[in-house]
Amino acid sequence: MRADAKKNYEHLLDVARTVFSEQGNDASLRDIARRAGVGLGTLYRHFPTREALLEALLRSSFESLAARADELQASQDCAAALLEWLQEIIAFTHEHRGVIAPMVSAIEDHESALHASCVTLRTAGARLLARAQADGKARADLDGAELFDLIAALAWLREQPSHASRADRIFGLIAGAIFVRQS
Amino acid sequence: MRADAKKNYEHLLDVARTVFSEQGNDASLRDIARRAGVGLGTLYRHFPTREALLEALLRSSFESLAARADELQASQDCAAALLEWLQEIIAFTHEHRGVIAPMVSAIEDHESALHASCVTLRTAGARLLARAQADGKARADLDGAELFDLIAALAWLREQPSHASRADRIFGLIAGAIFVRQS
DNA sequence: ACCTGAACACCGTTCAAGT
DNA sequence: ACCTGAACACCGTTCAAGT
Repeated sequence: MRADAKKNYEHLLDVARTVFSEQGNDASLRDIARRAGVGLGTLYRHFPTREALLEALLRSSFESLAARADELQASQDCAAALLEWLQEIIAFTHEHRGVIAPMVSAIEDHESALHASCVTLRTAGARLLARAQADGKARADLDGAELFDLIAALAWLREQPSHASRADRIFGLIAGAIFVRQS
Repeated sequence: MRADAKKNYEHLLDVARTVFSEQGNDASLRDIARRAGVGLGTLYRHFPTREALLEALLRSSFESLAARADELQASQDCAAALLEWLQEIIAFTHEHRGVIAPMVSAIEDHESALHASCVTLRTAGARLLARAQADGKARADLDGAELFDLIAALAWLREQPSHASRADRIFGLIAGAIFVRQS
């Protein structure tokens, strides 16, 4: 990549990060190009779709979350590990309002720029789930796709302002449904 | 209302019903006015906001769902009654793709045209829940607002095409979390 | 190679002018 | 009293023209 192109690319990412965090991940791409002081075509050249921009912006976060799952695999209490990871992934989507909808549509769309990242995340979750299941802590009749559904549902709810005061309770309720009742 | 105004009003509702069912509840209002053969200002005169149009379109459905809850109150098995009502409300939102987001934002926005309808629905659900709780069938630590959250989460998930194949299982999982485990 | 911004086809919303 | 549609301020996306 030419030096000026690289500079534009990095600067667009910086500005996009700011604008998305201010306005959510459905902010205007035109506005991002404008605030970056760059032609609209330049944004489209570097990021042909909104998903491509999101992917470039969030790739490292996705990788961190997947790495975090592997790290948690090592902990003794595998139920607590899964619960902790769920909490972290919901916190992440909450910091990136509007990101869960493109993630959910990307996970079965192999053409989406976000596809690989979402699959990585689902796989990481599935590993934590499998360990909790092997240990008899999590319901055996669940798979990674269903865990991803529950994450998506919780993430979407948390995007709703009217839900804020009940977020912790609903998290506990839905996350709790994953585990086997101890008696 | 003048006769011509009334005719436009009714015709707009008919066309909106068709367009929303074809394209979801975020379809273009311009398109609706166009297909109704009516000036754009006429649509705005009758329905000042998208919520006002949705409300006019869905009011009778909301009332039916609330009435259905009262009807189900009479059944013997109060847990089955709640479960059945949840299924019907999710089926309803599924038929009206895109309706759950405005409902969730309306429920704490007293200015929204959809506010009253959503509160009615939440109250109806809360009554079914209270009866199941009194009977020891549903968790005691739940209220109507939380039940509405669970409905919203399920409804949003069901709007996602990638979720379709797991809809029944996730419904069972989340709805199941409402009830007390029998052992 | 890369960048620019006009052009195109859309939105939602408002409001002066018409009947 | 009601209707119309132009006007305004936005979008996303493409692409000819420039450097």
